[in-house]
Amino acid sequence: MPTETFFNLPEEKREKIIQTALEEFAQHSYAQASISRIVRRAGIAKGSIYQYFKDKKDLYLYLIQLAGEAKLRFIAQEKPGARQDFFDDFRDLLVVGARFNLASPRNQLYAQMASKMYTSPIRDEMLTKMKEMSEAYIADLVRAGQEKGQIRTDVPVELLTYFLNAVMTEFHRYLAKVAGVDPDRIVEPENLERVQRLDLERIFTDLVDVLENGMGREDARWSP
Amino acid sequence: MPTETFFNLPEEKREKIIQTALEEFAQHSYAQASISRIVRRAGIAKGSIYQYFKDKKDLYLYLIQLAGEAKLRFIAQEKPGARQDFFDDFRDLLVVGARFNLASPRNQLYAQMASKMYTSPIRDEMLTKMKEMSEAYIADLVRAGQEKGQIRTDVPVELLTYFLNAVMTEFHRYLAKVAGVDPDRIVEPENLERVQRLDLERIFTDLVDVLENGMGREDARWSP
DNA sequence: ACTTCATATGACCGGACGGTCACATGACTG
DNA sequence: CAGTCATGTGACCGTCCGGTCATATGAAGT
Repeated sequence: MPTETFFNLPEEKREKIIQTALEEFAQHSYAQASISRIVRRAGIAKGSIYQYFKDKKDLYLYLIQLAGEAKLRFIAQEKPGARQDFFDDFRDLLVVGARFNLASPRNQLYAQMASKMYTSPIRDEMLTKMKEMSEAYIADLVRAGQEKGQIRTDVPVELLTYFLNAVMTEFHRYLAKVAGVDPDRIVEPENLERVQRLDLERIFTDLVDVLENGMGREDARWSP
Repeated sequence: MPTETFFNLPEEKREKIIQTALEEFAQHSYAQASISRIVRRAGIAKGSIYQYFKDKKDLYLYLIQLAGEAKLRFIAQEKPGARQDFFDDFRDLLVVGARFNLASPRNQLYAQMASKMYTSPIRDEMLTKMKEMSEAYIADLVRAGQEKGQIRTDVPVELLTYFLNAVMTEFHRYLAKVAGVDPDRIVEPENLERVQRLDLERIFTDLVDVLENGMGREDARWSP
C-alpha cells in the first residue's frame, strides 16, 4: 500500500507515476522492470518513489490491485446477468473481458500486466488470493452448468476448468495471430487498431461453439 | 555454436557444463539465468565458458538445439505411425510428448527450458524456425483431419489450431494441479514422482474426448 | 523572523551481472 | 632444454540494479 504522502500528491503527479509504472510493468516482467527507469521517465528523484512506496513489491502490488478493482467494476457494470445457458454465459464473460481490455489504453496496460501476474516470483497473500479467485470463479461456473444439465459430467470438473482456463489464457495470442500482430506488441496503437477491426463477435461465437460441441465433424457427432 | 575447444574437452567436463547450464535455464528465464552462477556451480572459471561459447546467447541456443534434436529423435522412435483417426493420432502425440518429458531427468530439463522458449527475448532465426515448425505441424494435422472428414470445417483452421496449441501449452499446469504440485517446481524429484503416479492414460483419454466432442452434455449433443 | 515539518533530491552503497584480458599451466615438439 | 600452443584462470571493467540517507527546499504556523 502506498504511503499517505503518495495520496497527498497533486493528482497530476500521482497519475504520472502510476502511468509510468504501469507501462514499465506491462512491458517487463516483475524482475526485469526497473525502478530506476520508472523514476527517470516519470521525472522524479529516485528517493521520492521510496517516499510513496515501501519498495518495488509494494508498488507492483498496488498496480495489480488497481487493475483488479477496475476489471471487477467493469464486469459488474457491463456483464449481462447470468443466462439460462452456460455457454451463452461464458461467451458473455469472454466478450466483456475483451471489451474491458480494449476499452482504454489504461486497461490495455492492466491486461498486459495481469497476464504476467501468473508467473510472477512474488509470493503474497493478496496475489495468491486473486489467482485463486479467478480459477475458482471458472470452476463454479462449470459446476453450475453441470447442475443445469448443460455440461457433461463424465469427466472431472478440473479438466473442464483447465480447458476454459487454457482457452482464456492463450486467447490474446490467437487474436494477435489472426490480426497478424506480435502478441507482445499488441498494446501499440496501430496493432490495437488491427485487432479492433477483427470480427470479434464471429470469433467468440466460433470459439464457444467449439468448446460446447468439440472439433469433431458435425456428421460424426450428430449421426447415430 | 560452441567452439572447437568445447568439443575437445573431456566428455565428463563437457557434460558437467551442459548439465549445469540446463539446470540454470530450466529454472530461470533467459534474462534471469546467470552465467556467473553456471560457472560457479560447474566449478570452472568465468573465462573458460567464454572459450567454449561466444556469449550467453550462443550457449542458450545450443541448449535449445540439443533439446529439439532429442525430442525429434524420441518422437521418430516412439510415436506410432499415423492412424486412421485424427483424434487417436493427436492423443498419440500427447502421450509420446509426456513420455518424453518424463523419460529422463535430462528430458525434464529440456521440457522446462523449452516451455520458456516462447517468451524468450531472443530474436534468432533458428529459434523462430523452431516455433513456426511446431505450430505448422499442428496446423497440418488439423487440415489432414479435415480432409479425412473427421474435423469440422465450419470454423477456421486457425481457431482449431489455436485450441490444440492452448491445450498443449497449458497442459503441464493441469498435470501439476491434479498432482497437487507447484507447476514451477515440477522437475523436483518428489513432485515428478507424484505426477508419474497419475493415471495419465485416463487423463489423456478424457482430454481428447473433450476436444473431439466438446464439453456440452452428451444428451444435448446426441439428441435430435 | 524563526521554527517546524512534509516533501524532494541525487550521490552513494553493496551487490549482481555479462564479458575481457593479462597471465598461468602444462603437454607436446624440436 | 627452450619454445609453442591449447587451455585455464580470476581479478577486473563498465553497467545496472534496488534501496538509503544526509541534505535541501519551501510553505505554514507562531
